[in-house]
Amino acid sequence: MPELPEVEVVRHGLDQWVTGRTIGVVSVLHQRAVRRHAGGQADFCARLSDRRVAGVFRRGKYLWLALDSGEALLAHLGMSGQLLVQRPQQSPERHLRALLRLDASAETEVRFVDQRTFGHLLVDPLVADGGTWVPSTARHIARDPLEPEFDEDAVAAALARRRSDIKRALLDQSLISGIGNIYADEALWRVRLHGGQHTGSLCRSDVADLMVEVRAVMRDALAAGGTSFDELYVNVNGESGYFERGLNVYGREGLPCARCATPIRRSAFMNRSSYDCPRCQPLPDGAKPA
DNA sequence: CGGGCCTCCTGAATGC
DNA sequence: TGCATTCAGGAGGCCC
Repeated sequence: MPELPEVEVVRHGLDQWVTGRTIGVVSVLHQRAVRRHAGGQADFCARLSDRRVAGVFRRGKYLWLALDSGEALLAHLGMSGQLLVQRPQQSPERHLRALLRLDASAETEVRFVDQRTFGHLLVDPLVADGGTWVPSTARHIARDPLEPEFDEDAVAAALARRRSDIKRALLDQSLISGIGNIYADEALWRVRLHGGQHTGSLCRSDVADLMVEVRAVMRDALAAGGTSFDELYVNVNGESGYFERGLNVYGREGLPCARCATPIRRSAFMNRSSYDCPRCQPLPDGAKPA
């Protein structure tokens, strides 16, 4: 599942391969891939053709190609999306949803492959936001914890006001972006907090400690992901290196906690799963389980 | 309006 | 063996 580190690996790869190049023929092979583009498929293709790519940017789990038209190609990978740089003669992937030929020579193309079709592409104007530019559709997405502009004091204040629990808050992309179910559970384990703890009960130093671990787990994942891709292959691979070695709780129900050997617990949360160590991550008295 | 739940989707894994 | 059910989850939308 692509979260911030996986999306950053894709952003970096795309930046190297498409920045400075011009988009040629665009094909949409599955309507659902452009369902959030307001103008429909033909308009989507028209806004991309012959546009030069000025750079590739990211905020949280959203990434975009800034175009010389003042618009951006915005991408969200959803659950299973990939953006691949391929030679056109390579056979199409089973779940290929859209492709962009690059340059007149047409030696390279960007392919959007997405099995579960939760991901999407759209073209949108870039708008100013606090000294940087962001596609208007992604304006509501908060700064992520690896951005220099990330305001930890503001996030701590918002958490203090919020009437919710800490795991829900970590997953709210309008409060803090880039964190999904996997890294939420991993960061909470590292800082020994239970996801069900009320946001209002956290003191400022709890939040500081949590943010240290959020950044640490993301940087560890980024380091692992950054080593596993060859240069003509821009990938999102939820099952590669890091996920085998680096996860301490996610997907490890019944396996011993790396700190105390207590079996990791899985519990239902928001129609999905949470993983934690019952001993390392106690819920304070009076708090309800997530 | 804030908070939280439902829904979209496919394929692997599981159950009977 | 084969068909049906369950599970995975990002985030927009909707409801209270």
